Amino acid sequence: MGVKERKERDKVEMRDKILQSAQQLFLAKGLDQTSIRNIAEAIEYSPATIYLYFKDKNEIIHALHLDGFRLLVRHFEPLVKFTDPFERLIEMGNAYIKFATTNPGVYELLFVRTEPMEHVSNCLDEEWKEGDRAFDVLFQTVTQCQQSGHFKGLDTQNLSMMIWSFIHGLCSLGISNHIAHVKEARDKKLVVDAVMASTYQTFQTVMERLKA
Amino acid sequence: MGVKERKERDKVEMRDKILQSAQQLFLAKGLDQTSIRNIAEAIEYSPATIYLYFKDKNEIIHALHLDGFRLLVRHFEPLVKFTDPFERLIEMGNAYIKFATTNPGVYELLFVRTEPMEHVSNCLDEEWKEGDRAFDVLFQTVTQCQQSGHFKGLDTQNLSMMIWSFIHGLCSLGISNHIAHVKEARDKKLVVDAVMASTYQTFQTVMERLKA
DNA sequence: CAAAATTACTAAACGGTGTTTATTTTTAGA
DNA sequence: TCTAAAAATAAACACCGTTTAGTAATTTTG
Repeated sequence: MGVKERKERDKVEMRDKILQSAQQLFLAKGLDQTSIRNIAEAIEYSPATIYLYFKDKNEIIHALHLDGFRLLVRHFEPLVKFTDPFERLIEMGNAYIKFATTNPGVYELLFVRTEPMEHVSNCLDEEWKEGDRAFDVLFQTVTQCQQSGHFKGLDTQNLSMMIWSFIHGLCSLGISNHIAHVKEARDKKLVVDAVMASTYQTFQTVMERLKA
Repeated sequence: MGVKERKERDKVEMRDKILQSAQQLFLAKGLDQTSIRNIAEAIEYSPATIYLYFKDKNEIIHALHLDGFRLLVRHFEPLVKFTDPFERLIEMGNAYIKFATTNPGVYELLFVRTEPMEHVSNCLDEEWKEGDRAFDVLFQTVTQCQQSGHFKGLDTQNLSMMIWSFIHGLCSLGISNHIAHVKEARDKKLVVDAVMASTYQTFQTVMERLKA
């Protein structure tokens, strides 16, 4: 009687199919241009069928959100090779910026859009594990920097939040095209990426000075 | 024959009426819940009439965008009373945070949403004056800090961008509810405002250390 | 094996969106 | 008063997320 088992397999298969198409559309055309109807057309089912596998659109968005976080965490994995915590901190920033600029749509989904946050609020706290893990990578690195004698007298949590705020601000301004309209960016005809790079360079210098 | 003049007055009056209603709805219910149809109903005209005064919805959004910038600049005006440039810099951050947290919808419109940016791209650069003015307030203050001997060896433009990135990152994470999901924020049951305040406090300490 | 019951699916509708077109109403000038 | 221009709109178009009621396929049961 493997019927029930096969049906369950079919069910998750369909779920994956929906999610896969949703992701494809999302990466190609952005979140706002990814509609339930588009997804349905892509998988050659009626729109109503989607609702047999997902409660609503936000549940789909949330699933993509989780995938995005996994992608981010994967960007952080190579950082273990940097034994010096300060160096790792700097490289973490570079990895974060690279993730954001090469996957702007995903970045927006993770850290700019509020839709996934609203969904998370209605879930068990359990669901936010991925987010915690990503922040923890930063927190642990800052902790190790302080154990090495850097950043004395600064609260680890606050300093981590400060660093995240800066990097996130830089990335979101870059992605949302706000940097392109700042005077100097126009005058000097620097592209957004260059402004981001030189700004991060200055941040790096500032952190260096805080070491002592 | 002041009929032509009166008609022109009527035209701008109608434009203002539309904009006023749009702003009211926008502040009350957010951008996404402010539809052309809502605005039309509020001014007791048909939706199609709106299009006799505005090319499309983005043109309305852009007008609100300009108003928002003026509001931000107004938040910066009291800062002239701080004669010490470093003190002014710190207070500027407080003013910015206050603006963002008390007008989250407006803040989102100015610095998170991309719709107004897209519209700005299709305009003369002239249109972005307000944005430049706001950034210039920061840039000039950083310049004066450096003239007072602070932040030696750091590029003014990059340092200004760094500061803006941090503050913007902090505000946007706060507004978008992402801070609320960071572990420590939950564990210690700190509200978002408290996390923002203590993070900014740490930033202030960091900037103090850079003075020398 | 046929009938009943369950499951999978979808057509159609509801109420919403931004925007356009054709039409009607209002206004102004001769 | 009649006509031409201007202003406003009704209705439609093409979308959107979502729900409901009903159909088609499949599985279980007698």
